[in-house]
Amino acid sequence: MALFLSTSLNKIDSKSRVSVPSHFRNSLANQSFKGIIAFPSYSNSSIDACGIDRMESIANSLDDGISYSKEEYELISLYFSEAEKLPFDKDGRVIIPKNLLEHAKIKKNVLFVGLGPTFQIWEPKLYNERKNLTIRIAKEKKLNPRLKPIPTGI
Amino acid sequence: MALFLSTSLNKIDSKSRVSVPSHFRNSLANQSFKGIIAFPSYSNSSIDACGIDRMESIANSLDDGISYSKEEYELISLYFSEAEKLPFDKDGRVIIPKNLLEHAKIKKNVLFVGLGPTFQIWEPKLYNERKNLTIRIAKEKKLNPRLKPIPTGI
DNA sequence: TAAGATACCATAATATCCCATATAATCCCA
DNA sequence: TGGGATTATATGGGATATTATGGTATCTTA
Repeated sequence: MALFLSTSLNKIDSKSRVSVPSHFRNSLANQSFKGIIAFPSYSNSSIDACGIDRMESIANSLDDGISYSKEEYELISLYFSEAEKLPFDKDGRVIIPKNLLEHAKIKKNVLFVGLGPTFQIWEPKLYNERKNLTIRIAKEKKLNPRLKPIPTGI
Repeated sequence: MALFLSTSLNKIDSKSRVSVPSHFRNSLANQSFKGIIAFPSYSNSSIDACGIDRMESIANSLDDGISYSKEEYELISLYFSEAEKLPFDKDGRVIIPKNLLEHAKIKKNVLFVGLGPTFQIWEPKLYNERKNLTIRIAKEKKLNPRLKPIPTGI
């Protein structure tokens, strides 16, 4: 499975092209579709993205009768209907569709944020606000900064 | 599981390169990614680091339906977004990103500190201050000097 | 044909590779 | 066991390759 880490700040040009960070491209290197899957986040002003293999395994889990609630099923259906396949050009750039740019309020700068199995694309200032909020809430609720014990042995 | 022990003092060069101590490299030798994962410590002016297998099992726990609240999930996402994959060059060096150097106030000298399943990277003087503080508090509180297993989680 | 999409080219900045050297660690054999 | 030989490690610098990003040209299709 691809593992997306770290954040990178890139620029979008007049043709709505933006370089996907090379370390993200490397994480996607051996997947069948050479590009990314992108769709509007339902909880943020951001673009959610991943590689095609993740969409395929979600599609398989739908077929395999994994038990989803009606609400979960409808949410997943929504993802599929709004997901866009964005192929890399020769230089590793993708063109971000206008509706996604509007959803994320992106103009000039683009922040790629690794989230492990997936990543997000943000307008930098909006991401910083969200990040500060996350830290504030974690402190208020005294969330343990340590991660939970890892189930399967390392 | 990798086991990091002892401390080593190394130098960082003008290209922000630093040798990872060879005994740390040996501990990481049979992992899929040849390098280290590094991120800013939330509790110190230091850099926390580990091997990729540790990040992969945390990523799996996100997908495996381990119960995280929305706030915990976002905090874990923050870990991923701030983690950097630093590959070894041919000589076993890594390039430490500028933001991590600033976070840890590192200029010229770099101290690698083994912590068992993980390790830390410190500015040497700051580490000494922290170490002396730890010893003083242990004496004041008369803590039992017998070692206990190190808790899992970062 | 016009407008959007795709391919192609150029370049500056940066990362990576490759080599050189000094020091430290290890080996090996008398 | 001693001490010379060999190997491994840490660190510096120059050459080369990659990346991000802008621009121009060609293609497509509505």
